[in-house]
Amino acid sequence: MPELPEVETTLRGITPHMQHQTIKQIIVRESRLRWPIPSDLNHHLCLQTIQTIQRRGKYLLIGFNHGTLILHLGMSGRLRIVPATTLVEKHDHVDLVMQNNLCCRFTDPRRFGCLLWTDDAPEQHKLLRNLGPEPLSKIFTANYLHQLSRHRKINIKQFIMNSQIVVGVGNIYANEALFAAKIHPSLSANKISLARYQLLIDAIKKILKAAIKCGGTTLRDFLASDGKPGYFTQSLSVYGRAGLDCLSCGNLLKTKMISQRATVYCSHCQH
DNA sequence: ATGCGGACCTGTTAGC
DNA sequence: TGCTAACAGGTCCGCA
Repeated sequence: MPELPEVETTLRGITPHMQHQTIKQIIVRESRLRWPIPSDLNHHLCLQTIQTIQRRGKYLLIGFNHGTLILHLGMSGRLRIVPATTLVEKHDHVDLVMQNNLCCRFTDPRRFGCLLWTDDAPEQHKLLRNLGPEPLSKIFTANYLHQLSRHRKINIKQFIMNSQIVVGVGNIYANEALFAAKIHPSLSANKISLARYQLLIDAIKKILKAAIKCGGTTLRDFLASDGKPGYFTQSLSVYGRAGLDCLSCGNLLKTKMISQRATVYCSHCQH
């Protein structure tokens, strides 16, 4: 489900309901996520007040005075704000019940997500420590990518999907950005000129911004915290369009697996 | 240091 | 209609 725009949409959806709220109770129905949910979460959070709600890459960070809840939605995770009495359904693993009697409900069928606690500054946490820059920040530039790539033989698609290089670019938006920048997904990162990296940077920023504006992309099951789907789906040029005509030149879009991820591109437009 | 493949899960869909 | 295999938005980890 979630790439950066979906996580950002989730953040914006939950923030008005959760900011400055005090936690009444944590209900953990299933602790076996990617890593086990710490068993002492209630002890950490009970009667504590939420100070900040932020995003770093695809991680959501819920800050308290004495530490931070680190949350990742994985492949199929979702957060919703519902009345605390709302009927529990399958895969509703965790409720953060607040004193306003709303709860933030974490649902994740595949259980690739995680919910962790850290006492320290979250950016020092093992999972966040080595993350690359935010794609929408001013330090994510063509020069940055060009320099980092000089000795990297990996293909450009995996390069930009590597969270140590840049966070938040998942399979959908990697495909879309490479199409927009007219770069073939299999091209070695070290073979790409500074000028072409500028096109790629522009494409990544533009597409992520547009997707955030639309509330993310809904392929099959992404719903924002208020239950609304994302409308960027209608704007996808290549992802999910294998075998259909390229919107730019009319040739048929090709598909191949790169590192077990579906890759769609136009062999006529992308080199 | 870099790159590759496997691992973690369940649900949906395509194909026989 | 029913079974099976392939695939799905992520990313960490161990090994070469």
